[in-house]
Amino acid sequence: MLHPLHFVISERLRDRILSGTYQPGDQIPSEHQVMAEFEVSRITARRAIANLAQQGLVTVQRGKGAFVATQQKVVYSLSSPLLSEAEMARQGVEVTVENLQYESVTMPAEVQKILGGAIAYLQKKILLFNGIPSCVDVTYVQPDLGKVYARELRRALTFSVLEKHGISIQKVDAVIECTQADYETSEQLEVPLGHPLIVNRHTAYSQERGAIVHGESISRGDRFCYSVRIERGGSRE
Amino acid sequence: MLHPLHFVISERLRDRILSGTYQPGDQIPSEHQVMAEFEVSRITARRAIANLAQQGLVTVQRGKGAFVATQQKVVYSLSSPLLSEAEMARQGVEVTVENLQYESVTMPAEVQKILGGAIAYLQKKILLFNGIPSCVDVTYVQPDLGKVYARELRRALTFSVLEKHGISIQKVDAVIECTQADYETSEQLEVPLGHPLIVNRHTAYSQERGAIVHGESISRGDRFCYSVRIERGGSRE
DNA sequence: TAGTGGTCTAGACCACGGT
DNA sequence: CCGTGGTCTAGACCACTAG
Repeated sequence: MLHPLHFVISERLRDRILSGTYQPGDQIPSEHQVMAEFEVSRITARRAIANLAQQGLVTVQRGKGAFVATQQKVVYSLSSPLLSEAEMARQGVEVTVENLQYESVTMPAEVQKILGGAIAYLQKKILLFNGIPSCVDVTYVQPDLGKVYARELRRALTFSVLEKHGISIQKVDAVIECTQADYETSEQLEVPLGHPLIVNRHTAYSQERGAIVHGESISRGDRFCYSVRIERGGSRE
Repeated sequence: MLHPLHFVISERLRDRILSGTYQPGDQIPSEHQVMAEFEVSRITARRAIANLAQQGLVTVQRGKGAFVATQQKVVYSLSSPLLSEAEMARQGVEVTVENLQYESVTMPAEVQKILGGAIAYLQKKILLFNGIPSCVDVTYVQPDLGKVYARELRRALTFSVLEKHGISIQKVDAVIECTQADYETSEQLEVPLGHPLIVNRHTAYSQERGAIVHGESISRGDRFCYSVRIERGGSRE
């Protein structure tokens, strides 16, 4: 047997999706129908459909069925305008912030090296885009800033608040990576365990103060992406 | 039942991994052992272990067992030095290129809009890092460049070749996103179906010629990440 | 040969969604 | 109510890895 049965079946279904036999939003055959059409047991039929879900081609809904995915990714621009309400509004996305945690803590050792000192404000929030939980943001903020702007930071995007008060971000170091949802994140973003996530681990610096913010933003990988424009001055580093 | 059995078990095993009971590289209990310890059927034990694999916590090897993952990600710098052999060497990574396809083709409509014209050289290659297939690169190159440097482009990184010949990249637009492996990619990168991938869809511009290269680099999401440094001139766009 | 994971079957019960 | 997907069982055969 060259390929397992469940795989052969999922490829057949995949072809129908890509060729448009099943349009985005359409329901694909139920487990029962797959069992009948390909003459396999339910476990094999389930497995075939699970393969499609794992490739992000369909989303399954208990009690209803499996439906062809239909998605347009929202773009985070990493260049000039850092993630802001205005930038998201331009893409037709309304941002609301749900605060999970906001308190003064002693930072883990890695973060102490970056921000300096031992104490910082730790904020955890969930960003809802058009009401949909889309991003988990965990950020450490320098203690003086975290204290002064506490009320606003709880309710809005970190960089928007800082820039509004004249604290301009001069440089940002960012690492973009992808991971898979663990239990906590899968609950927060309402995705299955292991769902692909796109993570932006960032440190922001201001001219006068040095590193002022360090944190990570975790978003659904199937709905978001980052764009960057790199201009080269002709010089080589 | 608050949580399914397979989930409860995978969380128990997960705790042991995170707490260090099972060290990176260690073998975790076999399906048979999980069946005995938690008194469940094999399918449930398998499912529990599959949950861990899906979170990237373990890798399973047929005939051997499941082992705690141990990974350090390689960093692609998106800033000044574009992906180059020299930059990778600095991280202790030796790059070799396996050419899959190199030929003159008519571009799909979206790509025609970017590069202009109708014809380009299409190159597909697999990049091996220290001998491990790590990145699938699909790139369209302006026809005159693709023709002149054909031999070299087959065997080295695109940007290295161009810069070596004095064609300097002046600007790059990039979008970083994550996807899940389909069958073709899973074969090429030797990962399971649905494995998380990190994709860099990029367009490079030279001063004189405008857009000269457009393509995407698809890498294993568990082994690679992108870093960017954003400097702001103080101006607002 | 013994142990491991990979695939598959038949059959059961539960929970959710719409009629 | 029926159809959907979610979980679970017991048992079978195959393929790979090791000693």
